[in-house]
Amino acid sequence: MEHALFDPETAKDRLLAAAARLFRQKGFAKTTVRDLAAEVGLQSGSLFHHVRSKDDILFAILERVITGMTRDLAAALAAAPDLRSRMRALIAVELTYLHGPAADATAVLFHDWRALPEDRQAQLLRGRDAYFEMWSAVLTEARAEGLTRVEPMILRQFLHGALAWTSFWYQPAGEVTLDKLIDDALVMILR
Amino acid sequence: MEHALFDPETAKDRLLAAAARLFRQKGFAKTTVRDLAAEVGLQSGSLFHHVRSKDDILFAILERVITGMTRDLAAALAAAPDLRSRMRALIAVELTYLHGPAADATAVLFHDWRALPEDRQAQLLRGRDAYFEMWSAVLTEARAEGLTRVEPMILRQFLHGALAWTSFWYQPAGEVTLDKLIDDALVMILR
DNA sequence: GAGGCAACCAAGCGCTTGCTTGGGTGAACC
DNA sequence: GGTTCACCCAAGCAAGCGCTTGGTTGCCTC
Repeated sequence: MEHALFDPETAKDRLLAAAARLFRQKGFAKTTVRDLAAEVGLQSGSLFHHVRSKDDILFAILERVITGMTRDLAAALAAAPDLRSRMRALIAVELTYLHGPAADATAVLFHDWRALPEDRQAQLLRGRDAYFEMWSAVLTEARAEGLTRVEPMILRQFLHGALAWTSFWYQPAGEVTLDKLIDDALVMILR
Repeated sequence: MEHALFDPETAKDRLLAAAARLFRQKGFAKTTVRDLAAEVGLQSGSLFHHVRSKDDILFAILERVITGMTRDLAAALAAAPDLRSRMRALIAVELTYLHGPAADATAVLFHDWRALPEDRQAQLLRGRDAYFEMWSAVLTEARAEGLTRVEPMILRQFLHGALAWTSFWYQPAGEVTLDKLIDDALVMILR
């Protein structure tokens, strides 16, 4: 279900993975190309043999997260037997990305996407349309069936914010399992 | 109930208000001291007559938001007649700060606090303790009374994330009133 | 009306930033 | 075995950054 976003076999992907890690730790602005180069064992100038600009690195990371999440959510929804399972899938995919192997890249998507120039922000947003469309469809059905009480558009934003925020406080190694966290989020929005 | 965070009579407060506006628009890192100076009609060097450093500006803004929110929430809780009103107060204070006159400064607090050096981050976090303590007390009571189903600590984080995220999508001038938004958030967490 | 001081300007310093340049090296290919 | 090409280094450039400096202005005070 969940493929790794970066292939450790290729040099460029190793660069992207390291960049995601640093961007998450220090933020995009505070991470210099010299930091990145040191992390992968290169001179700072050598990065630009693999990549056109620092912005390009950020963009490539975010693009992979978006396409990955969209693909995985579509698969999870198709495999879900009933409505409640589909609602759980919305939450599970997002939290799995936020706290699984793709945690660094996903956190960067949620908290540093404003660092991109505006035209590239718009490009990414277009890529997210399909993803949010799936959310809206499930939540609209859920309200029609009486499973939730809040308007789908508003509930989608509330829930998305609640899940995104977990990257600031939730620790996968702690007491609360990821499964429990998913269930708690589901319980919160069910009437 | 809600005092203005910045006094337009004093030059320093006008600087802070303008800074909050720019920081929110472009982010702290992308806002230069020359941008700030132009916004208030000064030369860039003249800013440092009012302020020790660019970091100081950010810190001063965030500090005011924190003390203001803590004060207003305490007052709102004291005035609330019952438990449900206290729960609504938690949400109302946060959304009012996020979308009222203090919207710029509050958005900066929620989305750019990581731009500060770590020791000053810690200083701010200590200032937030009292605020979150009030949240925990209300949500713990709510669960004991059977009004909610999720553990107080987890629910607090979920709700805080959901509300913080509204600054990315909610438009106070649009169809949905702030009162309805508050009610929707309350409905979401009530069983 | 002299002294003091808050507020500001004009100029620029020192540093860091993202990125470029010219050249070197080893493996692959014909 | 000569050529090509992906990959990388060493060095540094141009621009933008936060911030400092020395000096001017005008108001307030006694």
